[in-house]
Amino acid sequence: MSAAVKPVPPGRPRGARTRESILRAAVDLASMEGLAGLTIGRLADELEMSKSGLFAHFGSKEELQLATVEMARTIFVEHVINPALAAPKGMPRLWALCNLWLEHVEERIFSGGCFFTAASFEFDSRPGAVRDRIAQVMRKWLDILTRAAQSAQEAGHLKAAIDPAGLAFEVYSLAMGGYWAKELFHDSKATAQVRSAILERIRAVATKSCPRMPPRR
Amino acid sequence: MSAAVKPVPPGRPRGARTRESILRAAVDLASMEGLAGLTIGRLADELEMSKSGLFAHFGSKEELQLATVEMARTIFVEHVINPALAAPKGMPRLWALCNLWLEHVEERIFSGGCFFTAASFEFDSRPGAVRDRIAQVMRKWLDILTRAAQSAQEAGHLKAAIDPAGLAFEVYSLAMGGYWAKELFHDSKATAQVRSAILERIRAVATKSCPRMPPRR
DNA sequence: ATTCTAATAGCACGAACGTTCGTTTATATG
DNA sequence: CATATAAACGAACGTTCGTGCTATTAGAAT
Repeated sequence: MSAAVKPVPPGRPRGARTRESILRAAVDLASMEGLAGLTIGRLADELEMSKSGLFAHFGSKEELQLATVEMARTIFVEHVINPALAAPKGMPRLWALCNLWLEHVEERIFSGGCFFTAASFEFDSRPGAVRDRIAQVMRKWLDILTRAAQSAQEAGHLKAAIDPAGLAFEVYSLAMGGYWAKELFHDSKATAQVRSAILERIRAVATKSCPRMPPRR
Repeated sequence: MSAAVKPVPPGRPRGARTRESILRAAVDLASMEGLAGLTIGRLADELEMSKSGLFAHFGSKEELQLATVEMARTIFVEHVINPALAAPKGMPRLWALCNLWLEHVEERIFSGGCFFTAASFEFDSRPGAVRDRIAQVMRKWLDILTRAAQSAQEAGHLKAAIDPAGLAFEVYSLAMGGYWAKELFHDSKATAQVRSAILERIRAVATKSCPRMPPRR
């Protein structure tokens, strides 16, 4: 275990590079041991640097947690949101969002599964800036799903009787359930099963003019 | 805050009563601050008793956590499982299980929402006895839902093409999603909305001979 | 090569952590 | 009433927590 500060490719001020290394490790640790359980000493050990040296980058634990959330968000955008924007608007994009979300869980982009789902449940009863930011990011994520469903409706892919926000919520609930089962029961088939369930649900509310959506894996 | 050891009705050895008081407080605290974040000193403060006196009841923190899980399970059985067994077998019972699960979240039977859902996500990457027990309890809960769906199929309430385990998983995922949204977004309508979503899903897979299921609230 | 500044380390702090120990206070038994 | 047992306490252990303060280093600029 424990690989000294990863030499993030140079090009920027030295401090910024270390900071990024710290945050990448923080996201990883937090996704496994929880964002609240994340400890400065533990993190410093992992990076083979001093507690005080690490601490100086953030000034307080809450700032470290907030910065960790931002880094997690960046990673999430990079691995899920942006690739999904490559899919054509409408239903295919909604499907791509679900599919890529499941893939990011399967491929353990975050070592502990899904950073934000875990953080949501950890902080939902802990008032403060961290909680607020997590809620904000999740709200945005649901909005993105909802907008995809709305586009699908405008494009005539989605039956007019269906509520886009409701559909977004339902598919994401299924995805979370798959993550839950996979991690808790060590059930490697769980995500594949919810992939089918989501696809089935989407097909049930799709019109005939909805383009065919291949299961990406 | 902080009410001295609640005088759990007498009739049993003194120690057992204190132990129960401790565990009821522990479940409450853990459902808000997390089962891992649960602290002996904090818990002792809440109960206005000494750390050492409290500690003596369990011998180790892990034992305290395990005992807390058992207490949470007892409360869950009392408020969700047992009342649901009053519903007739088959689809009505599956619906009662979902409905009562949502009610136990709405009525904050656990101050922090749903003890087991939160604990699941908290411990899924933390090997050990606590994790194993949580997984066991959750497996059992899914089995109960699945058996209800099977009974529904045998009674002819559920279409033969539907996989009972899959249906059980889907409705519980929706329920968890409702809990997630309610707590994270402070959205008091969330559970009512998933109640409808679940009912709709159930109706979509029910046969014509399935008894009518009134929304319980 | 020297200077300046930003980044890191070292050390110390008070508080809280889980845990142990010896003692005191209740309760139940003779 | 005396005594045995169970339950709770108070103090202290060694460790780790988050956070300061000061010194030392390393990279960039001159």
